[in-house]
Amino acid sequence: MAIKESLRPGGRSARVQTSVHQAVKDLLGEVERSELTIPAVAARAGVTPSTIYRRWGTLQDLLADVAVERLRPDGEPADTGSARGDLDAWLEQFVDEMASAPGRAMTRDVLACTAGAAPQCSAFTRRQIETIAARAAARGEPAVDIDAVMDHVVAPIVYRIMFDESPPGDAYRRALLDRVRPAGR
Amino acid sequence: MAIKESLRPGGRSARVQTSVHQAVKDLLGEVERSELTIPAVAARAGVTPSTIYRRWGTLQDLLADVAVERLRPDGEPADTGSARGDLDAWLEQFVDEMASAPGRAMTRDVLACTAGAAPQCSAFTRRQIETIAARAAARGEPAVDIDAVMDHVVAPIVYRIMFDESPPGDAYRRALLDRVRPAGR
DNA sequence: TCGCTAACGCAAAATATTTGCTTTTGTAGG
DNA sequence: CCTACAAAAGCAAATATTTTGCGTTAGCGA
Repeated sequence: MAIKESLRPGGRSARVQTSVHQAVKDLLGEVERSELTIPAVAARAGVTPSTIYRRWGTLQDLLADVAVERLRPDGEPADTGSARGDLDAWLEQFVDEMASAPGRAMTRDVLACTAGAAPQCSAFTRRQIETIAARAAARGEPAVDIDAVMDHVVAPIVYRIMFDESPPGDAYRRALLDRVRPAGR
Repeated sequence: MAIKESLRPGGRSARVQTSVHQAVKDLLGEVERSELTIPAVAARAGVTPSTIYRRWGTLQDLLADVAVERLRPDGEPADTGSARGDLDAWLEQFVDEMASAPGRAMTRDVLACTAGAAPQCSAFTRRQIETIAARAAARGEPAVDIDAVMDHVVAPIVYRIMFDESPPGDAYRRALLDRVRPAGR
């Protein structure tokens, strides 16, 4: 079932959405994944299970909905004065978040959902890089190839995080960046 | 629950495993995903649901188990006479399989499983490339950088398939390959 | 062939999901 | 501000699923 986007924006609906999301976030940190059931979320949120079933359909879709919210960047990437510095700083934080156990779990939730959650997350990432690219252009630096960063920096890192056990280290991260944008530029 | 690896190798256990796997494959092509339940699989396979619950734990783990089997390559990559040709031919088939609706679904199933199914699939891919690399070495061609192929060819393709809607086209695929191994070499 | 025990079957109990109907409450229009 | 409408929530009964205890089957080694 697709996640409903256009529901009543204010009042009770909004309160239910908030309390259900909060309940999921709370329980994710308190109980095992196998105990994270819709009835449990409903009880914690103070709503009836049928409300969640009707609005989100399945636990997977609810988890994906929450994960997308949490993966949404809270602000712009830090401005370090150069494109390389911006990319380096942003990437370090990105890797830390994505490689952490909660980050991996959220990414799994997002991928498991068939209703367009993954493209949304990919778009978040791209937008951050676009911001960095725009800043570089404003400074008169050589253009940042956004697709190259997505394909040859972001993709290998995400692939390794999701398909291998070992998290990418600092050296690996810098090497990828060097490949699309030589150090110091 | 982890997928059990060491169970009695022959006889009834093996028959149950086979019929359950076959039932899953059949149903994947016949019914909607939401109707693909453990009781349905059990009925089709001619076993009781509790057998499946005890052996695989959850539907997700069962689906991942089946998906790993289906994603396992049936043979070695074709020998075209050159590393570039081998990579090109192998990659075309890889993209076709992974970008198809069943391929995407299987990959999702594999990623959703927490019990090491994803590294296994990644290893399948790497091994195919290793075979191509070994052949290239035997021919006296310049070395094939296996990590580079994984990071800069496989990863971007898989990332695009899983995180974007649009499947990677032929031109894109060749461009990635050109980047790690110039055309014709 | 015999004994041991892993794996299966069965059925009851516990949980989770769906569904029809009622009630509450945002929202738009007067 | 009030009223009518409909979306969303609550409630509870019906259904479906998952879990569990226990008896049975059948691989496997001696």
